Amino acid sequence: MAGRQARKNVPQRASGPALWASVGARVRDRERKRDAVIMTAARAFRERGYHNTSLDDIASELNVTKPTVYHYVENKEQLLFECFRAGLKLIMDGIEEQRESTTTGRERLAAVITRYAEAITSDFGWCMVQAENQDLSPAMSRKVKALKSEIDQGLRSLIRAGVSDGSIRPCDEKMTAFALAGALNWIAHWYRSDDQLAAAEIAHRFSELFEQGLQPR
Amino acid sequence: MAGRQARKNVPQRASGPALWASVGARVRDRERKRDAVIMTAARAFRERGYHNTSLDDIASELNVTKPTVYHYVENKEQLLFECFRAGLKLIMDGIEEQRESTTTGRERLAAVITRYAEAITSDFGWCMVQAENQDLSPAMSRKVKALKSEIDQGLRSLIRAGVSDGSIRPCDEKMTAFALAGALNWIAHWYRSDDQLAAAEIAHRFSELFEQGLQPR
DNA sequence: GGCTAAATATACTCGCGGGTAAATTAGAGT
DNA sequence: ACTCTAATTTACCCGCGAGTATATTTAGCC
Repeated sequence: MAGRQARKNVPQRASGPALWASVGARVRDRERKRDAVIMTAARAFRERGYHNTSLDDIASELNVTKPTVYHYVENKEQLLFECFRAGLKLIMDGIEEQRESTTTGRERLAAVITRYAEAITSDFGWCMVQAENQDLSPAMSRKVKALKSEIDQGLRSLIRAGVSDGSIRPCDEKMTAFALAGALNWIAHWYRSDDQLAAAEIAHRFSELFEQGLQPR
Repeated sequence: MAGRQARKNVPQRASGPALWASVGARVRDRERKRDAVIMTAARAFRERGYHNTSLDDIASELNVTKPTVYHYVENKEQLLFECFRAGLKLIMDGIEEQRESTTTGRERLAAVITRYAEAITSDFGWCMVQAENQDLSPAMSRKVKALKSEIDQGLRSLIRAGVSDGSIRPCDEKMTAFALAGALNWIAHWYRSDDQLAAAEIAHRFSELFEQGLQPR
């Protein structure tokens, strides 16, 4: 009962719209709370790991009790899945964003790398990387795998595009995508938010490395 | 089921039944049995994940009961640590091996990459990558971190060596090591032993990618 | 054949944590 | 004022799995 923050201030309109406004407000409120649950879970998972985070932990961080959490999300696995999905979206958005771009494949790839790195350094990004199959039921595991492969496909098609416009030299598209994704995903393992190195800076150096290679030119 | 090639010192041939199957055939070699416990654990961890593997599981795969497992290893965390350590050793051996080599830094790096990839595709390699801090007590976590950083240091010094002998162009040594380790460690996430692609082949393509870069020369 | 120590098994404890049933409160609509 | 629903809580259940106390078997030895 104590410090729940933020009592909503519902716009009290008169007449017709009023009903919709308030219903709408309630729906929005619910969504906001659900989001808060998911965000809190993501942070907790990242800080202590999925298996070391109990739903009681998450609830108490929200100043709430466990059944309340269950009111917003079916179960723990689903909660992880939502975090995963949010992380995935961050990355996919970055990829989509480059779909309309008219620059070279290599340049688009560099832009995606930047967004990718930014995503990975977030709590959701961590969840997206770590949501390993081990933690999920077979059904969910399949879903996650399918979604993850969208990223892979996105990277590969960028590479293909670069090869055909001549900005990337012909290469094993699959291995290149794996190496890139690996280097980027791995950021989640070592990055600390208090790190002096910003995500964009990391991305920049990665891009340079992957573009130029180690051998002197 | 063991197509895996053996590296020195490291226990090969995981197998449970054979050692214990028939009472009469029991070998009384404590070390061997302990190794079998560790190898079986490593395989189980890799297949189902650390948290989804109970000590009863491991015991029964060995045709043995839980207390027997405890007779060879202090507790579950220690078991994971042993697996981690075995994986780490595979990699460190690869690095040590190049210490005496007289070739260029870049060539030595390529050799290390090959051994690294081979290590990572093994059960122990998987454990070494996945033994995330989340799963360990603070004390053990520190130990793991310290040991892992040896790999990082090894990679960095190889890179430094390459830069000073001119076989690698000047670069951000830290980020390069991170990118490399990331790409390599990530193999554990996607590699399936029935994969047509051998570890050495993966390593070869990675080396080429990192050496040449994506930009056409 | 009997002694000892190591190896293994039987049969537990116990707490944590996911999940739930049922009661309670808040709040909008009438 | 009354109702009906959504939101939240209190107070549980229950199974799993780490870890253990204790008994039993085995192997080596004299």
